[in-house]
Amino acid sequence: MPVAELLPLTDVTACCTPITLDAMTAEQAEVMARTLKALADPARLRLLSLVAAHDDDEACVCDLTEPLGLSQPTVSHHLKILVEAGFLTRSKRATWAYYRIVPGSLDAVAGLLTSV
Amino acid sequence: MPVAELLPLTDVTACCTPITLDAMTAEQAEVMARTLKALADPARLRLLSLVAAHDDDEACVCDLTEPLGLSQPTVSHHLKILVEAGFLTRSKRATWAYYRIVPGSLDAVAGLLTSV
DNA sequence: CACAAACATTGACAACCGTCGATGTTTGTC
DNA sequence: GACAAACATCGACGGTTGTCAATGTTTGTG
Repeated sequence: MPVAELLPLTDVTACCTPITLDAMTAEQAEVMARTLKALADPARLRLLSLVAAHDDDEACVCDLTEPLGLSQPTVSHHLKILVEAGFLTRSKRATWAYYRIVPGSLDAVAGLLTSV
Repeated sequence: MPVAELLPLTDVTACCTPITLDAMTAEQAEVMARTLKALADPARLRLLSLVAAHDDDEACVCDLTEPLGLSQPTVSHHLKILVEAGFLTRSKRATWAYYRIVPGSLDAVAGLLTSV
């Protein structure tokens, strides 16, 4: 029972100040690294980009599988990671699952990297 | 001989537009993911933070080993990754190696995550 | 109720990553 | 030239990660 999994939906801004401001604690670094890890994958970056560029700002899995060139389970896997990291929301309608960018979530991470 | 290692010092800004602007290509995502991967580790985040907060904005390995609680080879390993990703510079004086933040490197990454 | 479609979950496997101890390399000192 | 100090590199090991095929689950349709 790893204690790290008790907070899947982490809000980075609630934890950290900009990285260059002063030395981070081990815990702050842990939370921030988890969030960055969710972004540090080419498939997931393209997923965010595809969802953001899609009409109505939302997309279902079937819209994303083919342009990514990955299998459906793999796409679902990456989407789950992005949802748990707080970058996407999932809303299910009928048999489709629609994913949406969480407004400001990327900007929040950007804010932690920006100096001053 | 993996072709991916031919460009160790990557400049993300030369490759990509902000993530939400329009769909990224596979190559753009690959480069950006490599850069983010360098940041997505608690030890490396703390290293950047420690270097930035240090007097004279530079620090040697001996300054960093103890506050991190990691062995010297491990710290050297992480520093190398940060240098190759373009976040730190290394200048050797006598037997010491001094590391410095590359000005604007973090802001460049932040710019790619910021919308509009 | 049977069936199909859209998606999630599981299990397995190869590749990668973080860590350390041991060793190599360079530089200053006696 | 012998020695020590600071750091890099190497080799090995366990843990994590990305991927897929197979299977499970839910929802709409005939």
